[in-house]
Amino acid sequence: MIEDNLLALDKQLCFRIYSLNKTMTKLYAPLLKSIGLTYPQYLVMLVLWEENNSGVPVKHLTERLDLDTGTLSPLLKRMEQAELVRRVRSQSDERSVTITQTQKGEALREEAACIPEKLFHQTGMSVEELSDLQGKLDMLLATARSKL
Amino acid sequence: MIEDNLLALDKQLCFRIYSLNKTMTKLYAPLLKSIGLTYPQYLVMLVLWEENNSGVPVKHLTERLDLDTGTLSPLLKRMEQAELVRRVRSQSDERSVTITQTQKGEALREEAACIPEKLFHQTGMSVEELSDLQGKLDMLLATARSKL
DNA sequence: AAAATATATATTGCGCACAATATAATGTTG
DNA sequence: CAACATTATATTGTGCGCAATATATATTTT
Repeated sequence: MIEDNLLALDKQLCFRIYSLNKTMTKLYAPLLKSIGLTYPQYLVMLVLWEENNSGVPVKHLTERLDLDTGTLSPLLKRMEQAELVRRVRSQSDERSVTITQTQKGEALREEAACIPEKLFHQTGMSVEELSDLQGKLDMLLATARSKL
Repeated sequence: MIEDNLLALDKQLCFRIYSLNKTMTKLYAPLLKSIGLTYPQYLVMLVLWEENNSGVPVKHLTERLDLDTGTLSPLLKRMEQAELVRRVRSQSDERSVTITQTQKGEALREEAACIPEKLFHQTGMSVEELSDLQGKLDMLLATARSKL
């Protein structure tokens, strides 16, 4: 019969991921705006909240978030301006800059604690469905990264 | 036992989608660069190639791609500069601008024809797995949009 | 038909995201 | 130890992506 048009927009997996990413970010927006964060800034805080030790080097953030310094350098400066983090050059290695959260940053954690659950409800998915989807996306992500 | 930390980065569905979107776009980059397109520009061309009639209004592109004019206006001007599209104000409705592809734009279609298959191979997924994932993402996308 | 409303696009301003490049500090090697 | 290579971060330039606003045209209401 008729050969499918592989260039059709609706057949493209990547367009779905692209659209979904934008839509999910918009779902976060009002919640994050109320605590003064953008989505990428929220990701930085997630790392800092999770590793509540004596700060992490910028290098660690680039690896954890898969962002380069061209993105993170100005982003972290804005977060410093907002008094959410401190940036201190390491003494042991003067090339490295250590990012620590301020008290204000720590305090945000409690205000953000409700966000994951709110987002989960908005997906309309069960815990099992979510877990299954996460697994599939993880596999795809690993495969895609291996092709870079 | 121990309560799970819902703020953990690795538990976040949205972070996977965010990372996957960036990674997939990077997979496209070399292919698209060789034909002089960015990913969003490629999406515009997909719509024009698919609806190979007498052009589409900007409004149609905003709906099809879920992008606003703040994104599309300058993007379409760059594509006009690159001689991929023409922008002509409609005679019947002077508010509307019709976007048509140039010959150069049409010619790109053949060069882009191989891209979907190349990307598919890089996912490492079977047709069934792909179709299943697309369905799940479509459902999530529909649910998420309904909450906006 | 004049006034009010709605529609289609453009512009401004800001924050990513990343390639390419620069700079300074550290490590390594002959 | 001096030359070379590596590492960590910063900077520059370009292109999205979107909220907010502006502008011009069309439609509806009175």
